[in-house]
Amino acid sequence: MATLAQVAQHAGVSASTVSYVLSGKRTISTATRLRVEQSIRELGYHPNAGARALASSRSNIIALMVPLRTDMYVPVMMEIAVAVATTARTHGYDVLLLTGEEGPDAVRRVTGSGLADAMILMDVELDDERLPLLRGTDQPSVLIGLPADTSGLTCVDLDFEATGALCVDHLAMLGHRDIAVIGEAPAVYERHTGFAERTLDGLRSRAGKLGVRVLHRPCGGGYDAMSVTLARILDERPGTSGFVVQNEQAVEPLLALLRRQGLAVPEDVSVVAVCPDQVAVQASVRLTSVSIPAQEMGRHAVERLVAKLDGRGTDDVVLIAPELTVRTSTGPAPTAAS
Amino acid sequence: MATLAQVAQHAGVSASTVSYVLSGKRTISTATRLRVEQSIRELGYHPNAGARALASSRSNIIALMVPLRTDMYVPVMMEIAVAVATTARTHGYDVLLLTGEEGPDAVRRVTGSGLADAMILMDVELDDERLPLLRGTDQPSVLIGLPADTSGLTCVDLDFEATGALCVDHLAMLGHRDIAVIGEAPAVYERHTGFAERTLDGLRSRAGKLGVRVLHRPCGGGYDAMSVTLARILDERPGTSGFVVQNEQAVEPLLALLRRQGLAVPEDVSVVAVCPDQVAVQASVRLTSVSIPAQEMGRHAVERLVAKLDGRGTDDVVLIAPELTVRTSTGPAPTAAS
DNA sequence: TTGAAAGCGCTAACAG
DNA sequence: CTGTTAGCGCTTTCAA
Repeated sequence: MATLAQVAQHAGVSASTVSYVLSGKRTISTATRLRVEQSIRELGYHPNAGARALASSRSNIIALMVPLRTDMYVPVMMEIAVAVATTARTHGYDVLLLTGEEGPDAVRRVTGSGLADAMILMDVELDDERLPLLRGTDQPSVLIGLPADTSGLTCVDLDFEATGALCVDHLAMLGHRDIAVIGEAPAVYERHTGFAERTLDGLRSRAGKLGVRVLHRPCGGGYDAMSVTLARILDERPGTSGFVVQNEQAVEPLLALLRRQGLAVPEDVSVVAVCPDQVAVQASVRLTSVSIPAQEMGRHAVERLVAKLDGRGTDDVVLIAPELTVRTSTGPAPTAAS
Repeated sequence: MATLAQVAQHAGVSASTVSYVLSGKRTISTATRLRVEQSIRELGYHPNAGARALASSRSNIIALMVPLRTDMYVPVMMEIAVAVATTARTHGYDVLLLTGEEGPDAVRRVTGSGLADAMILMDVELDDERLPLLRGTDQPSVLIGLPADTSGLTCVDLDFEATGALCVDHLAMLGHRDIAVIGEAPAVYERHTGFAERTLDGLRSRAGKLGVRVLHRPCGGGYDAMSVTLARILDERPGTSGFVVQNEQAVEPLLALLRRQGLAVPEDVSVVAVCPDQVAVQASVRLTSVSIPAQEMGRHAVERLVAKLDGRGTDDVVLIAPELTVRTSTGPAPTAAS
């Protein structure tokens, strides 16, 4: 490969001039700039990443740590990852893909080696063991998700509390007084990822204000688990007319089982989902839903990070406001008469 | 951060000794090695990635180019990506995430800058515009997927022809003589990604040999598209008793619509899917399926690549043998009498 | 079994 | 507006 020195020679200028043409950190006369650019093109020059990183102590790489688990929220994760990668590129950064597997060691490795300038962590747990490391380093980072203690950290996430409230608002407005919440698998709650609890908090506190009753049941994906869960709900609260589902795997089973019970959606029962739009529109009933704005979260995270790298930017929490899209799975609560 | 020189000083040896302790490229007396390792630990030393890359012209990074499109086969893509990342780590490599967006430019950039030592391309098209670049460089690469011309390339993919044949074998063995194939969305065929066609080839040639009739219909995801497709199939070939679906988005709609038509699975019609195992077991009927071995493909790709980087390894095509798992969606064809 | 030293290709003072 | 030059931290000959 051609080197900067060769470009300099070819263009009849010094190495630093070429460097400054590349970085734009110095004003260069148009004449020389054009000449240099011409040489760059002719020689097919690409700056060497290693040399650049060494000399500038900047790798122009952002590390993205994704959960190893490929069982939950996969499309969301992927969408975030892709959004991160494309947004990063527009700011001149590449993305290094780390799996959660290595845990805190990966953080140490990346910060220690200067492999990446900054990092984005997904799937953050309430009491994540990587957080102390992040607080203890000057390497900028952004979390996608919300830990219990956000002090000294920058976080981006959907406002799940508002999400819960929004779901209740919508159902209450339609006259539903008994709502069942189908939550994530018990394992998700045990992992203390927080978002499920936050939704529930929002759901409950708004329901309290509006005089709506809420029954919450975690539920693994699949038909069998859903079948048991639904039976218990209808047994315990026969008057349930509204459902909120926050579990991609449970959506289709719920709809199928309701059908089997002779409960029509939205005539007999209404269903609101918290899921990616794609899931909502491809379900067997087009679902009224609060979407999970994966792209926006990825984009936001990168932009926060770049701001920090540029010396702007602060530690804070960005909660994205939820948006509820009404589709055909919700309607007025059936009156007692019917 | 501590530098190699500091470690050397701390341990009372020269820089090169530390370097050799790290790389193992020279025999070091146990005494000094222990001393050096001790110093490394005490100082919390991590080799600087940029310096290492510059001096050795090896970044220890593998680039992974994933499709930008997040509409199709997302879980598979993600699973491959994660498998690539974890496998790469076990070989001492990190993974750089590139989106298809930049196209050939990304290939140029990465090879030119020495950012990565090698690359893996996913979602390869039959006549992919990145291929000439790969052939023209000495940078090792592996494709996941099969282009039209594989000469000079290393490829890893599921053997989709054998997959098609396997599906026909299974259905024919159960007595089905009229099979309908629900394929990918027309857009997939138009993109010339090849795998869909290969499945179809395998399906048809085996069907020809076994005297089975095959009707193929591309189909976008969702209920509406599936509804139209299914109606046309049953209209054209009322005797259809076996279905092969190669389209995650179409699986659940197909099952629901069959149910609505009063066609019981597997009593009246059998369904074989080509999809990840997860989709097969979480569908409303546990599907007999040929699984898409995402992890295995990712792992294979990395291992091929590492072999090349180590000077072993050759250009060739690795087709992974399909495996059909019988679940509850297939059964004997109904006899004419019934 | 170990050291000394010459770069790898680039950036960023410093100097003009 | 441009050139000179001293490193950045590591690898790897060459020499002992």
